This record gives sequence, structure tokens and C-alpha cells, in this order.
Amino acid sequence: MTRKNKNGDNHKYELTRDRLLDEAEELFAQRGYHAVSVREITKAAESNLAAVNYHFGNKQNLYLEVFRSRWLPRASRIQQSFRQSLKNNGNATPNMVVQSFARAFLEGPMSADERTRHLKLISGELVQPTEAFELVVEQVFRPLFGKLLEDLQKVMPDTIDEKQMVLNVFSILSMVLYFNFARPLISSFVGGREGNELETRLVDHIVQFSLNGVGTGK
Amino acid sequence: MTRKNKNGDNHKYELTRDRLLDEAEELFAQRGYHAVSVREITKAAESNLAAVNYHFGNKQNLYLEVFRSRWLPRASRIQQSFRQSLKNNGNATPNMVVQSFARAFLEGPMSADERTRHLKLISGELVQPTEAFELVVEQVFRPLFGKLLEDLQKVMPDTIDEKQMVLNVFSILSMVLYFNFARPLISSFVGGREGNELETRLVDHIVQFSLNGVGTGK
DNA sequence: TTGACATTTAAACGATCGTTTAATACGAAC
DNA sequence: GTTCGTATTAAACGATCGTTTAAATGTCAA
Repeated sequence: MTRKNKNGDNHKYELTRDRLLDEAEELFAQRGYHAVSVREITKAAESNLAAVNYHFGNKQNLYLEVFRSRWLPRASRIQQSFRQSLKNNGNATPNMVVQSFARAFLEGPMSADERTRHLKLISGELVQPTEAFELVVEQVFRPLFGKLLEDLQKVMPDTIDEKQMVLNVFSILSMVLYFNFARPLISSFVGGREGNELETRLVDHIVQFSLNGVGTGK
Repeated sequence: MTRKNKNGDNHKYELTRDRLLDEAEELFAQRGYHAVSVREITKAAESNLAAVNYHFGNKQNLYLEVFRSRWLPRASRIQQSFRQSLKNNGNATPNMVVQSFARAFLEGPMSADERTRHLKLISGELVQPTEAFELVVEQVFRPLFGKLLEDLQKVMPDTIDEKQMVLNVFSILSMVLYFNFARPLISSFVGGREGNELETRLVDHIVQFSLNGVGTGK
């Protein structure tokens, strides 16, 4: 049930099932579904090879469960962060909506590592979609877009096309995703300064570029 | 050497080596390196299983050769298309540079299928980089950025930061890549109309969003 | 026609894959 | 202490993986 207490590991008392989900998510995010073996996952989780099949049936279902019990809740937290940010700033302007949306993904309620994991998983699904992609589209993307368009329609001049707005939102998402996995490349061009200085600059850029992009910039 | 003429296939007389590169590129682009087996590639190319190892040494080197002899030349054609477009429109403005750059990727000198293949391959490398990524960075990305910044510096007011401009270019690239593999998803939101109507709309959107984004839009 | 070299072929190699099995260990309930 | 359901373990399964081998075939100049 719990990991053998043979060392001072920080998740010593986590259930095997949870350790498998944690390690699987990290490995799948880093290298993709097919490049990671069940043996590697169970070894990282310090559990037996058969544990994956016992707790999840098979490898594919473990991958799906990572999305169900790890990715989806995190997506919910991002959305909550977005809506909270909107509420805090009383009178919503188009700029506020766009800015809150972008910042929720870039500075949301999670660590940098967790955000990287989160975005790498969905990036992999975008490039090589599996069953998990439908899950994400139906449970996250579609509801999110519904609400988002609602918000924007309230504060945007009604001369703006709804379909135009969908494309705007996708453009913002594209930058969030792209800059996440292209960060090493970007820093090799822009010059990687110390700490999170580049990080801050990227966030500012994406927000400003998005605001200009949707035509409501300063 | 040439394919057995047992049917009317359109590349009946292509060399085995070339057929392997063609089919490998298509399969790698569709499903990624690890999800495609050597047996599948050689079967698609109607050649023997050992052909990959005979002509390329091993699977990994076939993958690299796809980038060397297929991807890189195509990237060159895109750049030529970009520079030709700039030349044709005499007096370069910031808008012209941005617009030509975006359109070179979206409506460049290749078929829609070829463009999809091209962008899916590089997307895969961005999400899960291999040795091929260094190849692309050194031989395409770095020279491209050098020239591009040169061009932009000539026509942009020098109040614009160079590093700022790098981020702008990355933003444009992010949309080009993202909209390519997210097109099915987007059309399910925007509504997939007949033929290339969506295509045209996407191109217009990206160009306009980019122009606004860099702060020179109409 | 012959000899030399390039290519293709069928078969097999060892390694690793995801999955299954059957035995064992464990803990709570009685 | 015995029983029962849950969890873990070591070992093995068949399938498929990338790669290698050695023989067969094709090509073409001498």
C-alpha cells in the first residue's frame, strides 16, 4: 500500500496508485507516450512491474487516468484563477479579459515545473492526438470557449465577429503553448539572463502582443 | 533498384532509397518517431525490411536523413519565397516584412499536404527534440533570424528593441505552427465551411493579428 | 560470357515491449 | 488465530521491436 520506508523519500507514504500517476505524468510529459515504458514508470515509482496493470488495467488507461485525475483538475484551477482575476478587477474591459486570460496560463496557481508538465502534456496531444484529446476538448476547451465568448461579448463592441474572437483566443493559446516548450530556444536568441527575468519578459510580451493582436492594445 | 512494375503506382520508377525517405517522412510526420516501425516504413515503400539498414544504417539515421534531404531543402524554398515576395514589393515597410514572412509559411511554394507534413515534423521536434532539432536550429532558425532582424532593422523605427523583435517573430511562428496542427479543432469551433474558405480566413487572421501584435497594424 | 560490385531477399538474432499468472504478504474483521 | 479481500511480488508469456546475416539476384563494364 505505502512505499517501503527504506529511505527518507519525500513521498514515502503516498499510495502506489498515486506514485504511479505522478511518475507517469512526469515521464509522459518529458518524452511522450511511446518513448516511455511501463518498466520505467514502475521503477520510478518504486513499485512492481505489474502494478500498472493491477491499478489501471493497461498502459493506455494509465495515460488516460493521468489526464482525468491530474490534468483536468489543474485545468480547472487555471480557469478559476482566470475568473477570480476578472472578478477582482471590477469593471471588465476587453483588455482586462485578454490580460487575465493570458496571465492565468502563464502565472497561474501552480509552480513553474507543474505548468511546464501541464503544457507539455497538452502539446503532445495537439501534435499527436489520442483518446485523451477528445476528453480535453469536451471537458475543458469547449466549456472554456463558451464562457470566454460570453464574457467578451459583454465588454466588446458588437462590431466584433464571434468567429473572429475564437481565432483571437486560439492565437493567445498558441503563444502560451509555443513559448513554453520553445523557451530554451528563445533564451539562446534573446540571451538567457539570470533567474526569471526572461520569464517575466515573455509574459509581458505575450500579454502585450495579444492585446495589440485583438486590436485593443494601448 | 526500381520498384517492381506490378501496378500503376505513380512512383514506380523511384529509387528504393527515395521511396523510403518519402514514406518515412509521411509516417514520421503523422505519428511520430517511436510510433512508427521500420517494418511499417519498408512495407509502405514496397521494399524489403533490411532496406532501411542497408541504405541508412539504422532507423534513427533514416529519420535524420529525412530532415537533411527533405525538410531542410523545403525550408530553403520557404525562405526564398519570403525573400522573393519582399523583392517584388519594392519599398519595404514593416507591414510588408511581417506579411511576407507569415504568408511564406502559410501560402508558400508547396501543396497543402506538403506544408502540413513540413510543419508536423518540426512541431514534433519542438515538443520532443532529438538530434534533428540542433540541425534545424543551426542551419535554418539561426540564419533566418539573422537576416530577418537585418531586414526589420532597416525599415523599423530604431526605437524598437532587437530582442523585442525576436519575440515578435517567435509569436508569428507560434501561430503558424499552432494553427497548422490545431486546424481540425479550430474548424469544429469556427465551423468548417467548404474548401479552403477556412484556410483563407486563418491566413488573413494570422497576418492581421501579427501586424497588430508588432504594433504596426492598420 | 565472365567477373565485380550493388542491391534485394528471406530468415533469424537478441532485446525489449505490454501483459498475465500464480504465489505470497498484508491488514482488518470476526 | 482464522478468514477474507486487497495489494505486492517474481517469473514468465507471446508479440514486436531494430538489427544482422548470408544467400540470391540484378547491373554493367571488360
